[in-house]
Amino acid sequence: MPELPEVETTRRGIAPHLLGQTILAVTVRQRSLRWPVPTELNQNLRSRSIDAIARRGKYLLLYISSDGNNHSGLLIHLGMSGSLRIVASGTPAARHDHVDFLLGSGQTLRYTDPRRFGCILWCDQSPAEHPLLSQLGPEPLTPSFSAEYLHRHSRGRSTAIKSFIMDSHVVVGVGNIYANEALFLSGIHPARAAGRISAARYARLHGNIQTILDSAIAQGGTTLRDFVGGDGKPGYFRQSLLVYGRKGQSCTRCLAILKEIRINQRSTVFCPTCQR
DNA sequence: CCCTGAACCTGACCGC
DNA sequence: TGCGGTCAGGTTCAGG
Repeated sequence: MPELPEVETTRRGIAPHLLGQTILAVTVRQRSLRWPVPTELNQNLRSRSIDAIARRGKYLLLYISSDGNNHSGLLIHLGMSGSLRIVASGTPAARHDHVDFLLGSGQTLRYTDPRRFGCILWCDQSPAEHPLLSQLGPEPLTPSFSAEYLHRHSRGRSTAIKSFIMDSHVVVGVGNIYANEALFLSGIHPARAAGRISAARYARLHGNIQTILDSAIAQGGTTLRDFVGGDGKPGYFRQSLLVYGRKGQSCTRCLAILKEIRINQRSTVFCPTCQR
């Protein structure tokens, strides 16, 4: 389900129910996710409390209190189809409800993931120190991500601009939906070589990536199929999508028929007139 | 270093 | 109704 706006929507939805809560028990029904859910999860988490929940790219970082001054925690990714939500403890588990965190409040944090591309990893140290995060590019909504940065890092790169902005080493959090949208807003053909785009066009692209992610977060993310935030509400950004999922329909700007191509096995929809 | 394609897995949908 | 093929919001890894 999730790109950055959906993950952030999830974080904001569940955070108020988690902060300061004690974890009474962890139930793992299915441990074969992207990587195995650690067997010592229940032992490590029992009677500990949740200090904070942060996000890095599409990863969620759960900070767990510890006796000393060293942090520990969880690193969670929702993969393609994962979700985290708060349910009343005792709510019967459905088919793909793989992990439950029973909280002192009488609520349960429930991890659901039909395709099991996500992960739940235990971190002895701060989850921010996990190797999976060490190679990630800047957060798109912070000043470390700039038009100049994009332009500089793209020099000499022959890969398609869409692949380039979806590369987490370049910038985190831009998935297939918002990559399509940002390129449309910027008038850039998604297959154009990243190294052959001017600084001026990168300035527009940078701005549009930030705008699209900001407004998607403001609307609670994009709900496709059954995404809901941690508070159970669907996202409303879907109605704002201008190209994603609109193959064969007309461009909102010039009325040409939107085309679909494949870039790195991902569906890519664009306007052949507006995007060059 | 850079780029491409395969792999992980289930479910929904479409055409026959 | 059933069956096979295709596609789906992500990321890592192997190989050229």
